[in-house]
Amino acid sequence: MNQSGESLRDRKKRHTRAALERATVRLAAERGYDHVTVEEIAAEADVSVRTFFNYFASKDEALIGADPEAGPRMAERILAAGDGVSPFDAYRSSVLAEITDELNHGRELWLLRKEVLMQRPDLLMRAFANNAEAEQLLANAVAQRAGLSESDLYPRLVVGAGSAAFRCAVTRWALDDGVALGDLVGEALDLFGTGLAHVPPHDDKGGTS
Amino acid sequence: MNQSGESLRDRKKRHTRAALERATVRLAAERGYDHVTVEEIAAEADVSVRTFFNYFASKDEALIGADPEAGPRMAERILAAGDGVSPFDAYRSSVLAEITDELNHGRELWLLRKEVLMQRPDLLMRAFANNAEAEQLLANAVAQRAGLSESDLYPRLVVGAGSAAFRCAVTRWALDDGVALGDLVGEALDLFGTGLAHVPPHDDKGGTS
DNA sequence: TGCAAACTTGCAGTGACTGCAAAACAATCC
DNA sequence: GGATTGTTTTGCAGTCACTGCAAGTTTGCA
Repeated sequence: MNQSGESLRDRKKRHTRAALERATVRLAAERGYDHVTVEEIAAEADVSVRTFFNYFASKDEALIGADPEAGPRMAERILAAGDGVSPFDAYRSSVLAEITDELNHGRELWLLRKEVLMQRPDLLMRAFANNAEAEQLLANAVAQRAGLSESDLYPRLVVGAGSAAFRCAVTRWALDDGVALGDLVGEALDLFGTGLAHVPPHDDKGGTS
Repeated sequence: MNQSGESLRDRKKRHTRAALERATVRLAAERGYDHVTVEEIAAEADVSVRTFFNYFASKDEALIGADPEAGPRMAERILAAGDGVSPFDAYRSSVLAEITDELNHGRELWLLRKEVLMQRPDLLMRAFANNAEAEQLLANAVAQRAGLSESDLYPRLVVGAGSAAFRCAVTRWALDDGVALGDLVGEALDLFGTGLAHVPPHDDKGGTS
């Protein structure tokens, strides 16, 4: 065992996971998502095909690099928000926090992902499809804060809005540079917050990257 | 050719398509989605496996029975709405029209689908993932009505909200009987229209089927 | 009746993904 | 250091969704 809490084993695991994620994104960006086989990805990461599937349930998942702890972490944050904060704002903050965190670590990886998603926007949607349980978790957290039953429509809609906001923001972000992804997601969530009934005033500010 | 606009060929095509759809839903409801192979579905519909894939691009698609004309039809409706109608309302109406139409035809099929989706909520999401082009079409229609550029965030969000509304409504609908799916979708879209910032007043009316 | 276009089918192939059991490896105990 | 135990990696064999291609079959039309 180690002085820090991380054993050799854990370090190796984090390393292979990251290597697989990077390999997937790099190769997909280079020659197109479906011209890359899992076999090639595994080879690039110096690992067997079978091991690939020990880390990721699917090629899609590896491309997005789905973090299994993201759901619980966000739910945590939602429940931990101050008493004065509305359920929607609590959710909003947890989404934005997660995203800026994510971008702070894998920025250059996201630039490559952008290339891939420009060609195949459906991949983003597909990636979200494997998140049913995580969404359920978040919806329950929102429900709890809102004092609603878990069967209620509202909490589901809030997290549905969140994932739609994220997806739309990414596709918009992939379109041209000069806007920060975080800002776009924030803007999208604000629109969901205040309602889509009215067309928003057209603002096309030059954003920060 | 025929007296009506529909040729023998067209009738046969509609028939096989419907048969495949029905077979998929029936078998999936009966023994679970992934305990049914395409081979079995094709056999049930008295058609070769290869023909199955001439009609549907994937097993998922067959389960939902994705209608390739639904997208264009909805876009049409959006653009055809009266001048006083806001873009959001135009979209909202086109969604509701499409849904009630759909339910009026395949009601009992939807009851079976409900069984399947209760076990595997992710399938609904996955079905929507293959709709990128249709969503683009709708987004463009909304953009046009709103006088916005196609690259704008707002139109995407509107259709994103629509699909989220539908998905949430279906999962909620699958939970208990007594509420009409159309009503749930309408309610969800209203919430998106007026904004999610505030928790809605708790109404749990007993609905009509 | 005969031709052309559309639809169906079989076949062979690719590639994602799974379960299983053995080998390699890391942590722990003495 | 060496034996023991739990975890991770790997190979292998198999299933199944899905694709392109090149016949065969059916329908529409003159």
